Amino acid sequence: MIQKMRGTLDILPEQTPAFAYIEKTAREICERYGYREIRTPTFEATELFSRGVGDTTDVVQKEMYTFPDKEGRSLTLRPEGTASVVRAMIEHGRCGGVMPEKLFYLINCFRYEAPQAGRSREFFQFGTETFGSPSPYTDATVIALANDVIRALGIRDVSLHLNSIGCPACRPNYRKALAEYFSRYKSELCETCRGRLETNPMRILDCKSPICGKIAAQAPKTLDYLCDDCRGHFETLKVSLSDLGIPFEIDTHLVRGLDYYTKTVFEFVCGGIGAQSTVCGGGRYDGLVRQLGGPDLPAAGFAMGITRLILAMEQAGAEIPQPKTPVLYIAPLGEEAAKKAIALTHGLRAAGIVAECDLMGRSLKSQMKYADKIGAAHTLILGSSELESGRGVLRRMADGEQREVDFSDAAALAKVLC
RNA sequence: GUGGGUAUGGCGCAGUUGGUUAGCGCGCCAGGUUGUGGCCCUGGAGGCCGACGGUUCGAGUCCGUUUACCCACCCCA
Repeated sequence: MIQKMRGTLDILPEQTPAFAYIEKTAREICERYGYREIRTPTFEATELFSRGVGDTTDVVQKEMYTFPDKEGRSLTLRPEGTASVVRAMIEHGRCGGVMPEKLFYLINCFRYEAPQAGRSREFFQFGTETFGSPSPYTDATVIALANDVIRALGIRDVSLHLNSIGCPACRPNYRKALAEYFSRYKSELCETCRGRLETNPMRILDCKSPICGKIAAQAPKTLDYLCDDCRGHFETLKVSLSDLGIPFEIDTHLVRGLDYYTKTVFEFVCGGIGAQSTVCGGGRYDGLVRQLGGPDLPAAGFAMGITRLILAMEQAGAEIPQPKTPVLYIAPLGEEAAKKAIALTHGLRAAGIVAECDLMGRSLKSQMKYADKIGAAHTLILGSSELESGRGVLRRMADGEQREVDFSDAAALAKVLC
């Protein structure tokens, strides 16, 4: 047997309603906030991600699905959504359009990682990007939107972690202070962190190794090194979130693994869904548009992992709407009746009724069992006498109550069933 | 890439110190008198016991290799 590729998902009919529900909820809330959907290609030029996400990030260095196409160009299956959206903004001249531009997307992404709970190689994201506004109120609005979606899905035990990692004006000072601090403990740091000392000392902050964590606990905090602009931005954001009634906690060790973030970074974390507990991650990325060849355009966004949302919903015992069950199941007896049943079912469907009839040639008993299994509200048996009279017995499955109905006119029967 | 765990009919599991036709629950299919479901009863279909190679008279059960899945590290959504 040929099996699906490692880390990919078959989403079966039992799981599909959860996905659909999340997508529907996300769409509705986005519309309420004035966001519009954008769809971008599944694969892009590799350079888009190496320049956009960052050359030194793990995502780019070891997790991308990269391959040459037939003409030797290097392509990559998108590992995230932001770079493509920014590329589309620039490519279609939208950076000079009406601002703010508010976009959302529902996409699949690909990262070559070892799968585990809450992580697969092909995964699904819901995300938003907001362009053109440097205001901290935009950050607050973006976070409020994410918060609304998470709440609407019935997810509990989530906490919002918030931090500011500064901007090109103030981050160098911080990095310097951090590098100085950590180099004092160089011999004690883990191997990867010793490397990070040179490349990206901020990443040492969220190293999970106990020793590094202990050292990091006393490390200089980004918040103490912010420039006036960044500090003011962060203060206003905090006040705004409080005004909106959105609780948060400052997490000075929150550093995102993608290079494009500036100022605000945040995560919604949910306990009890495994080691991959970040259900939503995002922040501001004021330099990215320019870095990808566009104008100086501030932006902010987030992405949520849909399968992680499902885990969180399950954990919270949130209800997931199920597909509609049939209002009527028609059980024909014999060939003539089967013909009539097909026609009648078709007529009912045309009238907007969820109706089904036998397609298996089953016995009456089996048909009744089947009607019960698929959750039909009523059944109608079609035998020879019914065919002649055009009248039959409608059985209500919940309590077995029966009454006679005229089924000669599908539209009329549909009214009775409503 | 690195650890640990698991691989037996569709799903969840048993399988004794290696030994006759590999079991159970759920599900599926069909019956339980003639045209009626959910409970109960009966019967049935369905497995080369992940793959490959060894040890042995004989292996689901022992040894080796490999693959897949799960969990964790790393990183992220």
